[in-house]
Amino acid sequence: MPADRSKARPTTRSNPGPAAAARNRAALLAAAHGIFAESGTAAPLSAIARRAGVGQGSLYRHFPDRLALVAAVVEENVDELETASGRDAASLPDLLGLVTRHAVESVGVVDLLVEDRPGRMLALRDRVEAALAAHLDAALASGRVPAGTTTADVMLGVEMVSGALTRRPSSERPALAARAWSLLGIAVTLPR
Amino acid sequence: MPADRSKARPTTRSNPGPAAAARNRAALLAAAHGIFAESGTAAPLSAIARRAGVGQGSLYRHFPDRLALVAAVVEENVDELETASGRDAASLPDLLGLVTRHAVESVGVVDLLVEDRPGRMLALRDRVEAALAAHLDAALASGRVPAGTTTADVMLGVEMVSGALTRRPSSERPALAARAWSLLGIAVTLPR
Amino acid sequence: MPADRSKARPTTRSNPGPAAAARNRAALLAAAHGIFAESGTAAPLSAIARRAGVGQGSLYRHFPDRLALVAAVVEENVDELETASGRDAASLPDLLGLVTRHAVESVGVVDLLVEDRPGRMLALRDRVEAALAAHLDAALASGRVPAGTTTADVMLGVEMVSGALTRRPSSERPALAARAWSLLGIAVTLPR
Amino acid sequence: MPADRSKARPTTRSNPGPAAAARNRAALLAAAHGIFAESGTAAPLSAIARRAGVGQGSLYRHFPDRLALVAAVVEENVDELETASGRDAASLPDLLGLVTRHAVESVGVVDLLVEDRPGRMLALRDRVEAALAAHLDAALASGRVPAGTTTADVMLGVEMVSGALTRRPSSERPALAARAWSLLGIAVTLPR
DNA sequence: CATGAATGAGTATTCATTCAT
DNA sequence: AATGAATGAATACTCATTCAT
Repeated sequence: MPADRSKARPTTRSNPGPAAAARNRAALLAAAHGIFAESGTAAPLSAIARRAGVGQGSLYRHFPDRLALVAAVVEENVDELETASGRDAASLPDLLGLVTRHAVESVGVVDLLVEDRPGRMLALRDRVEAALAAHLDAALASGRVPAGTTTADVMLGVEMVSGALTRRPSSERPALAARAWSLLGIAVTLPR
Repeated sequence: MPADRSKARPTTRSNPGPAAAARNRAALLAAAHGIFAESGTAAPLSAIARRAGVGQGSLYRHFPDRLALVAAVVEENVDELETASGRDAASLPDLLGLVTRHAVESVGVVDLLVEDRPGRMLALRDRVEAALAAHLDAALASGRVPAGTTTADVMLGVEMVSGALTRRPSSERPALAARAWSLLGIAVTLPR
Repeated sequence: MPADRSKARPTTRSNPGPAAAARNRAALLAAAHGIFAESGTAAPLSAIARRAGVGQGSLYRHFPDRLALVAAVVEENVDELETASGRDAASLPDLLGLVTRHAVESVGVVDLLVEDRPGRMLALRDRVEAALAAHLDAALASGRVPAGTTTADVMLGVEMVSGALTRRPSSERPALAARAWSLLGIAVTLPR
Repeated sequence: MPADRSKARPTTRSNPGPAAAARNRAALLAAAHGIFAESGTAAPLSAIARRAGVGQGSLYRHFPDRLALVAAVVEENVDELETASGRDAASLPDLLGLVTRHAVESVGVVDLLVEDRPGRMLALRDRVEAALAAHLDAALASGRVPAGTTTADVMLGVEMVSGALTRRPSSERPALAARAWSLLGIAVTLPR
């Protein structure tokens, strides 16, 4: 009785391979960015997996808990900030503009910088602080920030502006952010 | 096709009677104030009923939805603010100090002033604005706020300060609030 | 302002895995059939999940709302009817006998054919109508139904008989159904 | 120190008196009739008390449980039927027309005649049966009902027609009822 | 590794019923 | 008696997390 070859699996079935992992991770990040912006960081994780076109299990493989996902989204912003900070022409107003854009675009992301529950966010916060601090002296020298402003003040300013945006509809945010920075007497180059 | 509740479902015990109504309402408000401060306005309503020592049903009778409860808590603050605003010796720094104390004491309360979903909050916001506006001229005259400051600016300042406090532990809030107001160049008489 | 479900809420035990999917769906249908027959279609969904030995969540995954579950149960009956209608020897009395058995066996199932709230039921009703209509001419020819009987009349007859059974105990139903059909002058071959 | 007469209660406060009791009972019945017709007999009792403008407690005083209320509503119908039955000119078609009107007007009322849970309904059912039976012979004699029709058949017919109406929108009910009776070969004088 | 179903604890919400006033 | 608030059990529904395939 010969083996039934008609049941042999052709293995044509695409093998996801390691490439899929990276693709999934990216898709999850993008989905999380969007969902967080639309519904806040308390949105159902299942919605993120769905939008990413990925199984729930994969979401958990890449991001063991909600904060890991939030942190990853924030980290994208921080990476971008550091890159900008490293550019020759970088200035504090530019960087604050970038930070503000992040706050405007996705509620609860920059603004989680403040969260310090398990400390993962703190490291990100420190990186933001360093990126901004590098340009504070120049800004003081050129009068773009009030004399006596410290790095801590700049960070507090970021939190104040972000905090004021949080519960406002997206449409109002850009104007509100501009006014908020001007109340602080800090020059900011808002994108666009 | 709702659930069939026609089967008998007797109550287990005790029924203080309607005399408890006012007491219950007050207990619910106090409980909500505390729980909101501790856990944010998304805390389980059941926790509030429990802390108030009141049945779930009573909570819903007094406050048909979560926002009604939040609004009632905020309204307590607004009432206090209006009372303070009406006093002879009232000044903007005093009133802002009061608003700040509310923000310091209970996360997500003053800071919900901004919520405008069903409009109930907007009315409260307007009352706050009026209470503060009444003293803005005097504050401008005495230089306690920067020249050119408008009522809208003051409100934005309140939101900025509240927003910055929101995600900070209570212990840091008073100092943070003081610093935040000083960055805005607005004099505030913080309580205590 | 939804509940904050961000806190960990681990599952307690056991997880058969997706292999259980088909089995679960079938178990839910069987449980629903029984519970609906015993307690009507307003019975607690939790009872159905319990009898099926399935978590609440699985019930909701398979049947997003109560009507979906009712419709699925009814659809089983309709499938059976169509199959019967397709058989060579099929006749209207046989088919009405089958419909009557369904009405006798499970309160509120055939009788929901009439529900037209969201329209899902209407499609099922149309299928029943078509299955019966296919055999009406033969029945008219052989005098098994009164001359002049239309398809709509047959459907109304089904509803009348079902309606009369609804609030009667199961034991009385077969005899009652037989009498009811005879009042209508329509021959029905009752099973058994 | 003289007694403080300013606190004397003027007793102008209306004394409900015993008249109120009857008025309340009537209001509850009317409200129940309407609510049952609109939402079925499983509607919240609180809605009935509210529409009657009466406290929950009063509802319970007059009608200790839901079935008592349903029975009272049905009894109104039965009273009307008996009165009609006693009239000289009464005929079975007229009486069935009246019963049909009741079924058309309020879902779940005539149709609860069948409910026999605690037996209270049974007595009402018997009264209906007697009222109709008194005119069956005349109807048989005049050929308004098929030869051989028994009282039980008439009752079953009532249940069939009512059952068919139950889940239909009010607008369709009159036409449907007429057709249903004609399928049964029973003459009915529909009101209006 | 990915998938997606299963699970069940947690929350919101609704009423039937009681009872102090 | 009438009132209407209080009560809490029951039910619906959601989602974080696990795990068989």
